[in-house]
Amino acid sequence: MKLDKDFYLREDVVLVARELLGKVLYTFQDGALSAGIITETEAYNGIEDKASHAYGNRRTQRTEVMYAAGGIAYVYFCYGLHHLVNVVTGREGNPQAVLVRAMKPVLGIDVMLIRRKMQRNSPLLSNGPGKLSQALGITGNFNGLSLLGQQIWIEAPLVNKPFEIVTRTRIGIDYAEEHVYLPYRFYIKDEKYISKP
DNA sequence: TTCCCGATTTACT
DNA sequence: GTAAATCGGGAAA
Repeated sequence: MKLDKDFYLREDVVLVARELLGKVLYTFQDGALSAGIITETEAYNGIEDKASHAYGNRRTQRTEVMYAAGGIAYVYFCYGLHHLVNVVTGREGNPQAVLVRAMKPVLGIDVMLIRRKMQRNSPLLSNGPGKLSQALGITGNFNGLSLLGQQIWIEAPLVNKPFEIVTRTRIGIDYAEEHVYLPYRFYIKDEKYISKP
């Protein structure tokens, strides 16, 4: 069952970031289905978060997607090399988003290996935001797509394994001044597919 | 139009 | 541990 619109429309992006852990992110791309369990997320708290692209209510062509109502993907090109995928949350006008930083592959591992040019499955397949997007075939074309559609979506797992959540500061946001220290990064304890434990 | 630099990854030393 | 790869967004001019 896909997560419904109400899951994403909530205003508490930190709560949504925590609840996305353990959920399953799917894509249908290149005629292939692939999916992984979300193991690591980061919350970006809209206009008041100095680490957020929408800090200070910045509205540009790129950030406009974040201002839409929750339940769509925000995919952006970083360092001229990588695509990073976010889950937009909150009501229209509130530009909150959750960065999906890592996943444990569960479906379509063969096609993920081809996309990543790897021989065998290992955490290197998807233990980082750029790697995860590459593994799932996510490109800029996914920007703005509904998470209730046929190309990218999120489901609750069939069987729920209990897990502990580790809370840390976010990564790669040294420009965010005092907001560098906000406890907005979450990952599943003892999970191998984590970007930087 | 110019300039700086980034929510990263990978290959080296 | 350090550095290169690589290009578009955003602010300033």
